[in-house]
Amino acid sequence: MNLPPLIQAFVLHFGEMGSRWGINRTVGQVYAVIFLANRPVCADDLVDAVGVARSNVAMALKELQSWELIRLKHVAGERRDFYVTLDDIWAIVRKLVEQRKRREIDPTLTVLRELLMQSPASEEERFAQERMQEMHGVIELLTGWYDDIERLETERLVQLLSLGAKIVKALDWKDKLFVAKGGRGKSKTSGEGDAGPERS
Amino acid sequence: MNLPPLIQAFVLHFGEMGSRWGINRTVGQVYAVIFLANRPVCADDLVDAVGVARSNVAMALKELQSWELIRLKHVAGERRDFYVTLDDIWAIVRKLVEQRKRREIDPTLTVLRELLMQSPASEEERFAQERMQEMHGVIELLTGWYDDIERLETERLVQLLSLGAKIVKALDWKDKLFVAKGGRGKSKTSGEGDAGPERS
DNA sequence: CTGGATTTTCAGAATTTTCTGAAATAACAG
DNA sequence: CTGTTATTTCAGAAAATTCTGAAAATCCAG
Repeated sequence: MNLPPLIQAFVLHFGEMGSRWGINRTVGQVYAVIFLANRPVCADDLVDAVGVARSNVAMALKELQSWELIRLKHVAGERRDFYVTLDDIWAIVRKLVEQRKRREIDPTLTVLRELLMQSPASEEERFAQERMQEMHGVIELLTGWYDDIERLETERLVQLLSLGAKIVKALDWKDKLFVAKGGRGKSKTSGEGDAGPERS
Repeated sequence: MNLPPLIQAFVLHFGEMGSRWGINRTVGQVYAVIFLANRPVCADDLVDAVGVARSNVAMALKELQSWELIRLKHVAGERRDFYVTLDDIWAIVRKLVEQRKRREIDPTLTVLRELLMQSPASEEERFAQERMQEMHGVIELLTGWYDDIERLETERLVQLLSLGAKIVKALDWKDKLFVAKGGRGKSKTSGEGDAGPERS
């Protein structure tokens, strides 16, 4: 491994975290190098920077492309493939959430829907299905909320995040003017419902 | 493995997903069994249900306790240890987010803070540090937002999630009455700032 | 104490994942 | 075409993780 100390420290950390994040060490390190580079990076650079076999770098690049976290970027006068990360940090966050949702949540949602269609054959199964229903409801609520939020432009998103829990104060305050008219949640207070169709 | 078909299907799915979720198959299956059970579950039950060695069950239980996803629950007239999951599904979600944040984000935040203290020794390092700064900023914003949100009671949280992006409409609308008075984010519009102290 | 029931620990086996080096394939300039 | 450069594939090696069975430790009733 052949990198300036500051960069190397970050790259090594990403390697260590890799397994916790569901990628492997090499994938983590390769991503870190590309993320920190101020120019497109090619496989040779990565072999040099990370110090693993070229074939391993190739695998890592394939994996990162399957996550859509890196893109090919051709460099003038070069035959080799060069890569860059998504330019905007918020685009990266959105992609990460999207992909992890796809890999870690969607399959379970599918299974839950299947199993909730079946009729329980015993009290034991009936109770189990009740639990599955709870889980399904929570996942639907959370992913539905995110589907809504992800469509916001970044500026708006940052605004919302900056507000934090103050948003609730805002809601309180609104409730004082517009008395509850119902909504899609279970609670008795909600928005006035003029901002688009209900979710499924 | 010895379970009713509906339950078995769910348990097997949790086992398969385990590796994507950063736990192993047995831990996933053991959790699923306890989650779906309508009574506290002991190690013997789990050996029977999941069909792995008792020692493996013991490891899985330890792991799940380290996540604080299961609790010991003594059963009248039994010497053996029985376990239950957190009762409320929202408590489970909160715990999951808390733990994954602790394991997957906090270590990186620490490293970022360390590396951002150092002075870059080259243009390459200066640029890298800029990227680290972006990453640090995003993580702080997201985790700060969550710290705020997690304090809400569940009813309020569900209300907020149900609103989805409508919340933004509400903000728009508020802005029309109260012209921007600043806030903690970068954006020019924010809450009225009467909901507690600013975050660091 | 003692003895049985239960849980925990841990060394090594089994399995899975990651990594390598070599060969195959592809891309392209001349 | 042909030769060179670059990328991909893949079988097996290496490493890491998971799992087991046996032994040790713990717990508790009598």
